[in-house]
Amino acid sequence: MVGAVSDIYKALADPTRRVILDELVERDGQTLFELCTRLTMKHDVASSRQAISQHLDVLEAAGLVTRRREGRYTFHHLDTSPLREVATRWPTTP
Amino acid sequence: MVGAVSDIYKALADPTRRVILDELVERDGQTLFELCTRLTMKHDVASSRQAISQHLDVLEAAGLVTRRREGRYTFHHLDTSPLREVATRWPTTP
DNA sequence: TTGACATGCAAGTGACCACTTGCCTATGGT
DNA sequence: ACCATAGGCAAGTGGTCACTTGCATGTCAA
Repeated sequence: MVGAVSDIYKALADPTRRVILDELVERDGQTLFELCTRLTMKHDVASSRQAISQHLDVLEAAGLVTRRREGRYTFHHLDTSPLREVATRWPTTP
Repeated sequence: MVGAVSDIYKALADPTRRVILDELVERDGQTLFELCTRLTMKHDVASSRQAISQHLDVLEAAGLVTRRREGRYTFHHLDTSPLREVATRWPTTP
């Protein structure tokens, strides 16, 4: 089930979720704990594990993040293709 | 005063505001009443005048809309340049 | 000037959102 | 088997947001 268009903008509305996308650009396929520690260390984000997990739920609903379960680890992968709608909806003269 | 980066994403989070941007792309420099009627007619948006006005406040704070007062009319103009941050922040392979 | 028109301002309300809290499931090492 | 690790599920809470309501301001035409 792919996310609706509205879910993309809703996902981008939160600053913590935008930093998560930044972090996944820098290093794709991180686990939840990896993301938590790296967000705290490098991006000064002080959010709990559950908070980050719920943010990842929103990002997954928007189609921006896919989850891959492997043993007791869940790896998170970035998919920026839904962002093309944002980039092309309104004309920006480059 | 130019809006913060976070204001751009907040402005795009609401579907009515996104339709307002669509409408201003189609016809720039509209008044509040023009926007209200055209949003109702063409985009099936049923929002009051005050609601639209407040949406325009948010868009103005994000730097996406500028206001030009002339007599008793206030014309609204679109500025898509803040959207470049959204288009370039995360890499999208075209 | 008088009244209709176009808009602005501000307090109040209901819904949604981010976050917490507490508990549960499952995997893997020793 | 035991226990620590990695993660999931769900109810509750405070704050923010969109919208309404009511009134005020300013502009133009007759």
